[in-house]
Amino acid sequence: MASVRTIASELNVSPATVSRVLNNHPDVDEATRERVLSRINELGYVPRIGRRITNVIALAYPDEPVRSEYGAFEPALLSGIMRGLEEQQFDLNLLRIRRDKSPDETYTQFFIRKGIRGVVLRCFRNNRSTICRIAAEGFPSIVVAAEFDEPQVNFIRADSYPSSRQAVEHLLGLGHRRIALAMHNVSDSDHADRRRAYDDALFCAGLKVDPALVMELPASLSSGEQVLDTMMGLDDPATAIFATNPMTTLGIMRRAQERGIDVPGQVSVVGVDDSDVRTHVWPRLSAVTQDASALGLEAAVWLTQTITSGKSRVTCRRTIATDFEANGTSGPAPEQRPSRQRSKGPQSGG
Amino acid sequence: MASVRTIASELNVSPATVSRVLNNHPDVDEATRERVLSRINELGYVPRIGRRITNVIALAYPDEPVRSEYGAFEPALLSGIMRGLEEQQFDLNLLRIRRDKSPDETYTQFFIRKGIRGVVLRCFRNNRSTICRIAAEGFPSIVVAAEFDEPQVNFIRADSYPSSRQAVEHLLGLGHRRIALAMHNVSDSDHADRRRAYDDALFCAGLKVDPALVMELPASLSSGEQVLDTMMGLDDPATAIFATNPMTTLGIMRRAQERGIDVPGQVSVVGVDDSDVRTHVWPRLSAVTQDASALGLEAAVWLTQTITSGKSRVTCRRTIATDFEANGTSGPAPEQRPSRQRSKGPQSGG
DNA sequence: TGTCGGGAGTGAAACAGTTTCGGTTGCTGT
DNA sequence: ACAGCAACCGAAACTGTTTCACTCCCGACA
Repeated sequence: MASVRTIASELNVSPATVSRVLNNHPDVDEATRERVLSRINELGYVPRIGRRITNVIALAYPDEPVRSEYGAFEPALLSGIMRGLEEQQFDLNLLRIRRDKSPDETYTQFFIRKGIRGVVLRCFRNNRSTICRIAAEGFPSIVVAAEFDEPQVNFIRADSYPSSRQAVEHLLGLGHRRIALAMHNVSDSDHADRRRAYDDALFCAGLKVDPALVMELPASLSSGEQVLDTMMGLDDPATAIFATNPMTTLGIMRRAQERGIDVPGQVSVVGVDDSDVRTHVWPRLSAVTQDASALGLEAAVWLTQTITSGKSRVTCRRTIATDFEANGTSGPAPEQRPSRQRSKGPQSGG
Repeated sequence: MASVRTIASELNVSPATVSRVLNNHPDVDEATRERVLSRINELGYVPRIGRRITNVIALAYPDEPVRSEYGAFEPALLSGIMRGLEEQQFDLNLLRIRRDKSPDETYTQFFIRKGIRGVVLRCFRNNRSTICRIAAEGFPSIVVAAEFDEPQVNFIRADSYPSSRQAVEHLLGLGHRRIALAMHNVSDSDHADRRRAYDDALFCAGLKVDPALVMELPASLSSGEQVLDTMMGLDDPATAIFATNPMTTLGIMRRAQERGIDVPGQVSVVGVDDSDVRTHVWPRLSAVTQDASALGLEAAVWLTQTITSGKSRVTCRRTIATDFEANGTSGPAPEQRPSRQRSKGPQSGG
């Protein structure tokens, strides 16, 4: 309904000026720019090509998209989004906000300039404030795999608390009392959930959290190796490790096999899996499984339906469940301290 | 330069008719449609928004995009394409041809309708003819990770022949004489290269190819398991396996570890890796490594430069090198037939 | 046989956004 | 005081798409 010409005549400027504001051209007065932008946000302006409305949404990353450091999460997410776009006929664009957005333009400006009607946002270390600003501007958006207190922010996430707790209780049930926690060193809600699940499960079992058993590290293979070495090198070693991200889990497994440490004979390992990686290795990983593809699908469906229905004021705070899958890397706690280690690899010889 | 109006006046029709042809509206005469389409292809029409030229390219899949069945190839490719788009300021769109393209429209029509100026194509089982038709239409396109004889088709691929041959010769050098080949059952040039490398290396070593040692299967974990079981179950078992795709390789390793077959003590395994998966497991996989990210980068750079420079007639047939990396899964051939298999664990006991 | 109706095909016009060109305004240096 | 320049902005020109109305042709029916 709202076009550059209607907005222009409302504000007593020319369509050219409105277009200039939308495309962030430099020579427009700051006051005029402000007036146009606020009116655009109020009216929910959507760009058109000729008379046709563009049907494109974007998956937006702060910097580099599709990083592999989170395992198979990104491709699974992407695949889910594409499936979610089946119903409404939308296209998907990949966007790097920090690279493409000029610093002096609004997020709404940026997205409209790109011909985007809505955006799926990934939440990383330092872009929570970015996400809040996008939501505050009122541009149709949904965050995937993160939780926000701010009421404007739409998000969909997987609640890994129950499964994480189930995972720790699974280990407790197998007789483990020295259960280590290998955390990703980011403070997002996913990892907070897993931390809380760990704490609660231990508390309910009458155990206290041993700070020596909790490590916070980046999500990487080498972190996993470090975790295993540290935990097995303690005077009172861990008999089980719960790792809250896939790459760390793989690192732990790799290092254990490298050192000839039997999993789950000497130490049980429970990880988190975003797709099917847990089944790619042997032993198959016991893991909290998060369906990243389902997250993408639901996000895409919600976003496109919100856009087409026009009622953009209902906030989305969906949570889907995760599962815990007990496989080959978790077993009964060893009867005594593992003083005898196998022939290969460095000995701690306690 | 060419707009709907110039084309329209050339052909003595109205701009509306040209637009209708471009958007595949039904009610336009077949002869008129033909005339407009051929003129559009001749002039290299590019769609615009207002007066501005759109700068969007697409990564096009025949069906489902971003499948995970080829391991980490797709995400690595995607990441490379995004990096290749840094220089020229292009955006990336993800397209499913078979789903979105109406059967009675040209590929050029389809891409123009989507506002696309060029397309990176993935080549799978049954879409070689599609790719040829796109190239024949003259739409700017480049195929990634495949080889074509047709002179119109631009492609960029990794030539895995030298590294594959190096891999097989590596196994021969370790004393292996019963080397199995686990092929992906698609007839693309990549896998043809690997097959040829296998044949040639054996021939130069004075060995004949034993058909019992060659299997053709889909790329999957279960295929890998099947390969290992078959090859170890032969009267004269294989002492080494060369698997031409990542998932099969992982399946072989998983099954070997499951059965307690020592790798590389009893059987050596050499695989193919599109990213870093070979380092995610233990032992680290000896593998032919293909930099999918570099493929994407080069493809994106070539495509955008071709589009912007306008000289779309130079065909691209680039080949980048692959590497062979000897890691922990390849070792000396066992002295005698492995008649005694251990129950569990990776010990071969010297 | 004449006429009416409807569908196929098309163009003019209206509408969507962007850019170019030129003009106004105001400030600054001489 | 005036020339010059930069900031700002609107009319016009140009892009693509859709709507509406018109023509033409063919078949059905009185």
